[in-house]
Amino acid sequence: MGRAKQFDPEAAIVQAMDVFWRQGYASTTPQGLADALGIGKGSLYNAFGGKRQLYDLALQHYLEAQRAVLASWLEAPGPVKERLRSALTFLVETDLADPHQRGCLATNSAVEFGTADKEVASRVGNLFDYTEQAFASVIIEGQATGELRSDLDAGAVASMLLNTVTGLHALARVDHGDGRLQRVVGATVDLL
Amino acid sequence: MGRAKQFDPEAAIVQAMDVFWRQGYASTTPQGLADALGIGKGSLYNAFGGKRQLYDLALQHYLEAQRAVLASWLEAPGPVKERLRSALTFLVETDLADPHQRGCLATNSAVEFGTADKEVASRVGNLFDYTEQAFASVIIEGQATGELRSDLDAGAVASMLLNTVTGLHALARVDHGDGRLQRVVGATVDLL
DNA sequence: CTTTTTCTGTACCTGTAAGTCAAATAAATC
DNA sequence: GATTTATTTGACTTACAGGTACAGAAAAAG
Repeated sequence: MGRAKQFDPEAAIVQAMDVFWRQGYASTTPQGLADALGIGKGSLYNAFGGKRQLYDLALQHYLEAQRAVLASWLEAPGPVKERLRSALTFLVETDLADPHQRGCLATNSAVEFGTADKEVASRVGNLFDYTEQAFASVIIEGQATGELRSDLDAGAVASMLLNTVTGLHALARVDHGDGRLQRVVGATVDLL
Repeated sequence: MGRAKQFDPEAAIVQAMDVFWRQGYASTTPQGLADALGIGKGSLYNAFGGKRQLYDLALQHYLEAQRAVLASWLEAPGPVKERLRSALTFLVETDLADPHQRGCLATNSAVEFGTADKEVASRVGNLFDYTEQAFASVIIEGQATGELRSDLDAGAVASMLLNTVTGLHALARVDHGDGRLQRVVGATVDLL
């Protein structure tokens, strides 16, 4: 009962996510958010509570989307090494296609907040753990089929690949358009 | 002529660097800087011009120090692979020994500003280029002595190692103290 | 010792970040 | 259609960010 919302909260969260993603948390203002969402500041506070709560929702949305991308990638068919190559290539091309070079909201959040914010660090840490696990299971699969060397610790290689992904997202923020990110992917996969 | 400064500007820049390093640029206030430096806000503006100028000086100081570390590491003796391992291990141990988990100011700046600030992106980009070059020369050395595989593009491996270093600094910001960063170093060097 | 110049501390200023609140508005239920 | 409940708008508030201005202090030059 009562008046219905004049905007779609889910769509608003996606808009807010984009603003935080481009500018970071500290540089984003409630007024800027309200403008981007096309609503008044009062409506924003009524609907979401405040800047920080909206950030939590936006970050959560991003993390869930990333988790879904990872999960779908896990189910992809084909040789393990080529799956890894295409996944990393897709990541790089996505990052480079972004006119704002936003990188990755999870990585950006990790760097901006560090461990100062326990909540953010925990949420982002969960995605990192999940990503590492996803890599590990694929590497184990590759070792079982003989596609990958078996003398390496799959967990350690998984950590390395998580680190590779995080590094790519960070470097994508300041990339010049030289082929650096592509070289990273090429060398990483070639070494496996 | 005139009154001499009551504080050491060089030491003040180092103090300011630490504050920016811990908190990032946007979350740092002039008052907080003045307090950390132990001087009045008026002295800060008189000596450095403003928050942004002081940031430039602090970042420049950091970049020069990093460049010096890299240069000294280039001259180290011993087998290439062990030099790489010890360099990355040193990096990880340094990052993990930091009670504030500041990571790397260059990486933090790249992620915080992205390409929005041309000046910062350019300065940080120079260090990234220099680091990549340093890795490349060491890899070429290793390939020449037969310590490393010669079938790989040295430039691509150098890009990969730069990416590894950047990723380590980013992950160090939210590290839990599980051995993830050490696993990254182990797997990376083992694969070379 | 005086003068000149620079530094220091404090007060002050303007703008805006972040959030609150009351009145107006509109939808759903009876 | 009257009532109830929720949303919207926009004015309002507090606090602080970022910076300026000025008066006083102190060091070097003469």
